[in-house]
Amino acid sequence: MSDRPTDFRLAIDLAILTIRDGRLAVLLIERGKPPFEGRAALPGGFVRDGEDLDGTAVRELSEETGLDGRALHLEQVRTYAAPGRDPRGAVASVAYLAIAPDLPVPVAGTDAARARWEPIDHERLGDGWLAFDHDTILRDALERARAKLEYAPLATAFCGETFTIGELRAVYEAVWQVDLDPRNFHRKVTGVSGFVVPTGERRNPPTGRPAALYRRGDATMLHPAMLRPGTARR
Amino acid sequence: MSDRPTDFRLAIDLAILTIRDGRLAVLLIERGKPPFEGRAALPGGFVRDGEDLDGTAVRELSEETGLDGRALHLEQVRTYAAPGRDPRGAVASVAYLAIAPDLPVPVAGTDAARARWEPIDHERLGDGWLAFDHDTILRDALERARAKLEYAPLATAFCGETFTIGELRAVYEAVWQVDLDPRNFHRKVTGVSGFVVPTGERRNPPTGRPAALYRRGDATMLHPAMLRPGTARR
DNA sequence: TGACTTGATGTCAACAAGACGATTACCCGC
DNA sequence: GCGGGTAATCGTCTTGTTGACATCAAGTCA
Repeated sequence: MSDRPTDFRLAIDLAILTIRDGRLAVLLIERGKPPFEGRAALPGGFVRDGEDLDGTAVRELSEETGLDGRALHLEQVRTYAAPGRDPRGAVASVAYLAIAPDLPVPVAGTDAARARWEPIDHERLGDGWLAFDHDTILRDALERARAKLEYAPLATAFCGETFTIGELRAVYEAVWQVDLDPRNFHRKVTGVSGFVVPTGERRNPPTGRPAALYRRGDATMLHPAMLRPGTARR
Repeated sequence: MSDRPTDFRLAIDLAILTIRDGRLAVLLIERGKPPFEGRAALPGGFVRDGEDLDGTAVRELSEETGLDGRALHLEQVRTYAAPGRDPRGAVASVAYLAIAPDLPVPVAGTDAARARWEPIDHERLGDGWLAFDHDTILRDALERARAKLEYAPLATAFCGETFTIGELRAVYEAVWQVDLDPRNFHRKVTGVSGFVVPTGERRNPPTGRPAALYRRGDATMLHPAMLRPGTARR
């Protein structure tokens, strides 16, 4: 190990999550050039002169996927800089978690042609599913999302402007990979102050009773929290 | 803004917390050279060739304070890279949170002469107390510590090998800046499985009844969690 | 010995959570 | 139009957790 500081290229990588067909999906791109050509990877790119990290994340989100980062939930997760993590040399990567509603498809954009939603394959994740150390990055981002569903109104970021309690429950079930009791969930969500507010409208589902529509409330923290079940207490 | 990627120098900064005289304190150094010469700052330094971030954090912890990072709780918090945050140019900084028991004093080391424990001044924090953007970094690290006390056995990292329930309570009170009911706290802590285990020993305080000594348990998460009070529920 | 201080255990009421019964309001096919 | 299927919504019961607070225990000190 040298005694001198190293110069790094600084990149950001995006773990963009959504729910599609009731399953948790991540936006992946197919790498068009080496290293890892043809492999699936998280979208991302280098920080430019005069840009801050959030700015880079918003720009890459738009360039690579056509999504508008200012409308999405976007938060920094952590930074990866292990020697050798990028074959091109000293590249540090700042991971971001983004949450998007179920959009029809990655909107066409500059490089968006290579982008696609992919259901998260928990089997292959951690086993070389993605290029670089993106398995690790995605796993950490997922854990952040799972944890934050408990105490922040993050789940509404997966939904459209208005949503039903059932849709919100589907978010929790997809992200946590558990089944939740619809009745208890309904009681809990509507009991948390400022989480959701009824719009007065209703929506007719393909089957079953019409559901009341809700809009995201102004709470930034959930009280009481929506605790994950199964997190066994002895 | 240029279209090209920038090269960054990559640094880590350490927010090292402890409890002294029942108050939360942070380890600061006095800067010996520009920029911000003579000002108080968080200890830190540049990532070297072949080093990973955790390694840099451990090395700087030892060099600047004489503390052994492998024995302390140490975790990455987040990364700061806003343009202009460092007058020397493009420097990205990865913030780390470290938790230390109340050690007599920053042990003498290479640069440790300039290091000192300083009670956290919540008034001046955020108002240019520290050099660079270290006010922000410290604030974010503090918030991480506060939040993590709820669901992780982090509080024991502030204590020595063995500790009393009262000492543990003092940690929560200092970090959260609240008063806790000793009786309810005792019940809660001893009710969380794997948080603390009794050693069978007792310790005689300067005054009052002797307290049972405990050791950190093997839990990595707390169930049920030690929720912050005052986080009002309606 | 009694005053004082801190630790440890207990009680009670309010509240939150899991399990699950029952009712409501749509669609569909006959 | 009617019954079956499905999902939303409301209610009940039991158990566990929380906050407020009384009480007792076991040391030090004057």
